Amino acid sequence: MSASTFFGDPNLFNQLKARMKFETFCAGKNIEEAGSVPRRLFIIEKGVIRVFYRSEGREICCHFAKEGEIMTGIDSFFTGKPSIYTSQALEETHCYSLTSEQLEWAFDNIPSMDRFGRKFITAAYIELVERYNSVVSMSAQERYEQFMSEKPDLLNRVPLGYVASYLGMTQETLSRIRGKKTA
Amino acid sequence: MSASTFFGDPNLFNQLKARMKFETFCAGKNIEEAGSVPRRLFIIEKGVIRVFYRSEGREICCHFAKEGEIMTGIDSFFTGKPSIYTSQALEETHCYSLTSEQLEWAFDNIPSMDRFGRKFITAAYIELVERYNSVVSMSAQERYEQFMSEKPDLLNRVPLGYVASYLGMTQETLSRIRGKKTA
DNA sequence: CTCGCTTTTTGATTTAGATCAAAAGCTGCG
DNA sequence: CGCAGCTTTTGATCTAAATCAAAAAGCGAG
Repeated sequence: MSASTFFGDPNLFNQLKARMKFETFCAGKNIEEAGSVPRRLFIIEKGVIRVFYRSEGREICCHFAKEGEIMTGIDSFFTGKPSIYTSQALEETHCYSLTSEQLEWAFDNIPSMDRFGRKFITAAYIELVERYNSVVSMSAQERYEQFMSEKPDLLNRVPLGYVASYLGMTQETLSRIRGKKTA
Repeated sequence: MSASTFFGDPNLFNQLKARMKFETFCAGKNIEEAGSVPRRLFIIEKGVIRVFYRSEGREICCHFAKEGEIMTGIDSFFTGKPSIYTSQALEETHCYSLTSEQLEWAFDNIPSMDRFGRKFITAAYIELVERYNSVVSMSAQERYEQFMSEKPDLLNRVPLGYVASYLGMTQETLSRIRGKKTA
C-alpha cells in the first residue's frame, strides 16, 4: 500500500509522526525476524524490503515494499501472535517506524485510526485477492508479464530468485521466460 | 468469518439488527450477480452459499459460506466498484442482510463499527494469506487433506466441481485423490 | 420402473513447469 | 590481473496435474 493513502489525512499523519522513529538499515540487514512478536509498521523513505517465510527448506518471498510504501506484518501486527515472516532490507533503506504498542495506543486514542486501519487492510486484502487469482488462473508467462507491467523496476533491483519465489515459480523458469522475451 | 465474532459486541449487534432484513433464497438462486454495485452483507442462519467468478470460460469458486458465518463481497462492498463475483445459494438459505448504504451509515454513526470492520477484514485477510500459501506451496493431495480437516462437511453438501475449483484443481484430479483415500 | 440428465469416476495422453546438473557471467578483492 | 564466490542461464530429464474422452453412477420426473 502506498503511504500517500495514509497521508491522505494530514491531521492523522501529524499526530502519528510525533511518535515515529527514523531508522536506517543497510543492505542485507534483517529488519524483523520470524518468530518475534513485537512488530513495527514502517513507512519507507528510500530502499527496498523483501518479506519472506521459510517452507520446506526454501524461502518464499511474499511481498516487496519500496520507497513511498507502508510495510508491516499485517497478520501478527494486528493479532499479536508471533510472525512467520522475516523482513530484510535489500538496499540501504531509510524509514519511519511505529511500534505495535504505539499503534494500539493510536487505535484507542485517535478517533480516525480505526478507519485508517480498516481502509489499510481492505486495500491489502484486495491486492492479495488479485495475487491469489493470478496464481490459480494464470500461467508462469502471464504472471511474469503482469509483474513487469506493474513493477518493472523491481526485477533490476532485487535478485532473480526472490522475484521467482514471489511469482510462485522457480528461478530457472523465470530466467527462461525472461530470456525468451528478449530473444 | 463466523458471525459470533460479530455478535461479540451485543450492543453493536442490537443496533444493527434493527436495520437488517430477513431473506430466504431457494437452492440454485443467485443472491448477487457479477457486475452489480450494490452489495449486501449477509449473516447466514441456515444454508450454504458459494461465491465465484468467471475466468476463461470457467467458473472459479473462491469462497463458501454456511450457517453461522458472514458473507459479503468485501472488495466492492468496501470500494463501491462493481464486483466480479456472483454469489449463489446451494441449498435453501436463510439470512439477515444489510445494504452497503446501511453499512456506511453504521460506519459513520456507530462508534465501534470501524473497529468491527477493521477486525473483520483482518480476519478475512489472514484467512486469505493461508489459502494463498497453501496454493503456492502445497500439492493437490495436501490441499485436499487440509480442506477435509477444516471443512469436512462441505464436500458432501456441494458439488465436487465447485470444491475442485475452490482448491485450484480440476474435478478429475479431486475425484482421483478422493478415490485413492478410500481404496 | 425406466428414461434422460447431471454428476462422478476411470482411462489414455499431453504438457507446463520442477528438478537435477553443469556451464557462463559478474563482481569484488588480495 | 586472476581466482573465489556469487547469480544467472542453459540443457536434459521427470512428474504432477491438465486435458480429452468415455463409461458408470445417481436421481428426479413421468
